Amino acid sequence: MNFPIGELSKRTGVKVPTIRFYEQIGLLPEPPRTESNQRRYGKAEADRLNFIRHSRALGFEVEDIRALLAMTSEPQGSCHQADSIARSHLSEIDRRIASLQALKAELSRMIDECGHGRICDCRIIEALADHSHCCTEH
Amino acid sequence: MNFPIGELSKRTGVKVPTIRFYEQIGLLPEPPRTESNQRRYGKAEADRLNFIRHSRALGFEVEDIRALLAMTSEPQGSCHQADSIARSHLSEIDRRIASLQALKAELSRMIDECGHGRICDCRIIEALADHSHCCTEH
DNA sequence: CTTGATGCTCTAGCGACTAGAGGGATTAGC
DNA sequence: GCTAATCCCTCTAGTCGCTAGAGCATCAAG
Repeated sequence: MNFPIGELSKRTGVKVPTIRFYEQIGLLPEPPRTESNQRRYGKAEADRLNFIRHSRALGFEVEDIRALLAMTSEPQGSCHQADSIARSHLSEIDRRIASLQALKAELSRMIDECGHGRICDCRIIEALADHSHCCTEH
Repeated sequence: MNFPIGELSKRTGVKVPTIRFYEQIGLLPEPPRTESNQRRYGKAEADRLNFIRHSRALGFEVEDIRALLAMTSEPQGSCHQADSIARSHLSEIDRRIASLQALKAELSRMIDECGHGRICDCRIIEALADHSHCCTEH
């Protein structure tokens, strides 16, 4: 219940330098220190760090996480803002998926057309050189 | 046929500072300069820059582009390497799409379950706090 | 008491740009 | 010919979310 940073790292799967980095940018509060200046953590910090880790894994940006964490400290407030952060993140993900799928289509087409011959005949190189050959927007 | 950097920028859609940046990292050769030290470009540079721009738009990294550009200067060589760069990029895109789709599923589920009430009842906050509620890997 | 792991702070690097400061050059209109 | 707006130059620093490394102090086990 009063463990050092390496133990917090093991419990959460977040690397030690990353924990210190999160403290530096204010995602984690400054923990108490031992007499010899070492950080000591408890369960609350581990929970908070797990929240951060999971949010990052789901692709939320640090500023979003900051807002989400702020909400957890006002448990009687409305969850409207959390909903809105999550929704806008979801639509961002949708946009990224759509854009990657367009890239994938274009790339696949280029690769399929490649005759595996010489560079001067290569459709990949040619397609890269001339955007007007493309079917989708990018 | 001998135009300044702003004109090159207009022709290619690449911003002026980005063009200078590409020169700095060696993607574009150092162009000749006027007496007053201004860069002057021709069609060859515009073609090369369009190639770079299109490759970036398709998500290729600078190092890949460097390799692809090197091939264009050996037009009799095999296009095997171009094919291999494109294929590995495609599989990277596939991985990213898959990962984003997993995130999307998880996020959608969280949002659907949110009752729009108080934070202390919010499924979004709860799900972020506890990874074990998740269905997919991330 | 030694040794190896762990802890600390601080700085710099990644990728691919972007922004801004502070100056010189060019060009269009009067 | 003059002026003002626009363009161009170099250089430095910032973006995001870490990660790596230097150089040193401390801790736990044998």
